Amino acid sequence: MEYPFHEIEKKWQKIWIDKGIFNATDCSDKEKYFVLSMFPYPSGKLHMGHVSNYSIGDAVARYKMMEGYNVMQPMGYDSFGMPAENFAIQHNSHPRLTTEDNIDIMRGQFNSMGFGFDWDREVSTCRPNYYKWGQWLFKRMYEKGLVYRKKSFVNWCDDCQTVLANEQVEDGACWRCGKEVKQKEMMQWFFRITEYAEQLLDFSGMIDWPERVITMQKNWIGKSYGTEIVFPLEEGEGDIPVFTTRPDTIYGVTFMALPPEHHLVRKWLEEEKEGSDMAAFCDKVLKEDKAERSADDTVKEGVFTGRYCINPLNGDKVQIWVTNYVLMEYGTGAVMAVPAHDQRDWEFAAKYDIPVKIVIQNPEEELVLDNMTCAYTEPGVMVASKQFDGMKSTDAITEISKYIEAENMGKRTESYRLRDWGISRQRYWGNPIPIIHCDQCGTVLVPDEDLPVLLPDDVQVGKTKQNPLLSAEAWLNTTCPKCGGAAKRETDTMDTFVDSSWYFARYTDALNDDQPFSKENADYWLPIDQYIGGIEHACMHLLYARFFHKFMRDIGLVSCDEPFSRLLTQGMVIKDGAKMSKSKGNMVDPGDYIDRYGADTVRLFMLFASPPEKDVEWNDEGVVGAFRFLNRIWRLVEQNLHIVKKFHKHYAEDIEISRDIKELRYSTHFTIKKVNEDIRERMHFNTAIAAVMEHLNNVSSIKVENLTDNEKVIFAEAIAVIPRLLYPFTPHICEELWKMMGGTSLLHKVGIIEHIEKFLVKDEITYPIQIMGKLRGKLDVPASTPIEEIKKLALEVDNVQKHIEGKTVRKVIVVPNKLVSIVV
RNA sequence: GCGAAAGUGGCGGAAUUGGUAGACGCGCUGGACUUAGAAUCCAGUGGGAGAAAUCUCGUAGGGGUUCGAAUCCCCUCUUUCGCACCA
Repeated sequence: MEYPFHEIEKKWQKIWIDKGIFNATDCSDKEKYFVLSMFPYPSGKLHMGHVSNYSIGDAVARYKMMEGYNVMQPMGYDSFGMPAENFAIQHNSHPRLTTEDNIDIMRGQFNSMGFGFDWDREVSTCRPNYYKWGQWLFKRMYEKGLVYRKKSFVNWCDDCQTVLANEQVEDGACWRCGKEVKQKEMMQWFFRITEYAEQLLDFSGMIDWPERVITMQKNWIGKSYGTEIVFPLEEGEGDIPVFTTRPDTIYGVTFMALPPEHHLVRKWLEEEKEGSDMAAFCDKVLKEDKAERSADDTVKEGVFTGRYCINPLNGDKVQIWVTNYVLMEYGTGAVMAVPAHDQRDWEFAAKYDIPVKIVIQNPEEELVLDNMTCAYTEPGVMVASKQFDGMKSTDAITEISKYIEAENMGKRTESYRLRDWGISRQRYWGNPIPIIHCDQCGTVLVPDEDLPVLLPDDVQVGKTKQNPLLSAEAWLNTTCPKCGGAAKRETDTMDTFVDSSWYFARYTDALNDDQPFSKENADYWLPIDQYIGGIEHACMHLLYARFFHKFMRDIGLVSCDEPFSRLLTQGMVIKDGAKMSKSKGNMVDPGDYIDRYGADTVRLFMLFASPPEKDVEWNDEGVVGAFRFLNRIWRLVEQNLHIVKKFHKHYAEDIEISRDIKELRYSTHFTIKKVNEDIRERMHFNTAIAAVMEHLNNVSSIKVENLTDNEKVIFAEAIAVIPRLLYPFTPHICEELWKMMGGTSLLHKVGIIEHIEKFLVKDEITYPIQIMGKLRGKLDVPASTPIEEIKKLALEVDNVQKHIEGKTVRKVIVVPNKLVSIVV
């Protein structure tokens, strides 16, 4: 017989929601705990990744509820964006309709898993009451000078008809559709995230972030210290600033390398005839997409522009080349090339026969130009560098920089790999950018009182190749808020990462119609105590959200510096050794398993199979194992219900207790301690659950018939503890068992159970005995035995005698309560 | 190439600060119950030797520190993840 999980789960899910136990109280006197799991795209189908994520979050939330915190665990939907648009196209409907349908389905699925979400705070990014405040934040950013528009080369996907962030290009292909990405020059809206680069490098506000994620963000931001040096052009107006971390090599510059996107190159191209070598080369390179250009096997190529600039330090004429290996986005978008001391420049110079000049000598072994096979990039002694000759190159970095600054040829500076965040998307299903273009007044912000700029419904989704918003003429044509003349709306919508960069704050005051959220609520709830999400968000979402948070702090919306105190990056769900995905055909539908075994079983398996930060291998037999365990508990309680009801909550006198029962009591309190520690200190639910399983085995081995009344009290306690310990993992069955046992309040109110230390004191200890590190015997002694006595007794053990025969015992080490080690 | 994490039975994984390696679960083997199956219960389960007591090998490989190492140190290998023409 299986336990009636179906009825039980439905029953308790209804009770919890009816009683509103997951509804958090704003600004209460109680201490708050904010648990947040990454909100999903409402696909209409819960998948195992969700189940894993939210099972972890719910375990934390429920445990904190038991501890008496005012817990908020909200849920919402990241519902703008291409997947929702594509979903509607496939179903021949409108994304507004399909999205709301899918949200209803998913809310039902979450409830059927028993996740404790506060539905009063539900957020969906495509609803006007949410995206209104996204537009409002855009405006505040604009006013702060953090928004700008520039013409730039962008990754363009023909198939999706949209611009992609560099991060959204994977191996030269669109991360969503997999089609090849091209380069296109367009006007784009940008957020000046680089303004916050320095602050984003400060991780001191994180209480508990995985080192891995911090390292990834640091690398992503990629700060380096160097010097900006200005090379004037030989002819005509203008100069070329370069950024270098190696100013010590400045006297070895033999050419200047520019990317085809460089503004000087664009200018020279206009001056030249079509079909010149330079034009042909630039065309060719620009057609290749960025990822391909920066792939490590790409051959370095270039064309001489026929122009020169002047090395400001020695007046040398320096050839200017257009190349495919310089990145427009990094530094100043120009490289002073020093073939003798940079491998990339070396390769390029060798290919095009450009001179090489040694300016740093290897102190170990003299460099001779004709014998060199690669660049010398190590530090050394300065040569051919005028007044700096003889200096250590490491010192010359500072000295030359000082000289450059003194002579007004440049300045010391920092450079970041991080680039500004292009947020323009030429798509329909996104948050409209609140901008109006007026022929008279130029770019005008939509006034606050006109927000939100509603996304029009009557557009032809998916029919047109261009942005559908261009076809919504009634919406597109408007009047200028400044001059009242005819004007057009901005048709770009925002990247959905913008929506997800501040949703956490909206949860603190999700229904507020007057502001994004009140300061009072935000100050009470933020920062988030525990955030749980996948590692894939390490560099994008988590960095963007930190940027937004810091911006919101700067305009006085929030007080704390960081949004997420603790971060848990949970592992993926694996099946047959690969990540579950549609393309691999190894998807498992959680719904099937909820129907067959119940939500508690699915949750239990997810948490038991591995620690949360590691991948979970989905295993059908393992699920059955989890189910079996719950059934064993159910039977145990049913069979002994009369004892539990009669004896639980009585006090056991320490008399007439058999050894077995004493051990059972030890097991009870040991398990309580273990479960609490595993959850509080490491969030290792797998070992916490294993401890309860072990305890169940201990309880099961007790013969009930022979127990005295006093012993039955201890036996009843051993059973009654189980639902209280498992509640965060399998809440439904635990509530039911607790009620069966006579419990009158819900388990989160009953609270955490703490162990009693005196029951963990053993009066007899088993010492393993090692001789030269090898286990040779065991010794049972009363706990009070003095160390000298233990030493004596250990040497008398039969098997020990056998092994020390004929040898000299040099030393006997007794580690109290642990072991005895004998050195011979 | 740089950076990070990891490598333990047939499998997922335990071993929190150096102290009985393999908890717990799955799988497998044998048994009980049953007309039979399912379910359940009992026993066993790292390799090798042995009737057993017990011995021996064993945490990717090699070396070291220690009474004692999966754990600490050095070298090598492998895997995963992140970054990478970053000037």
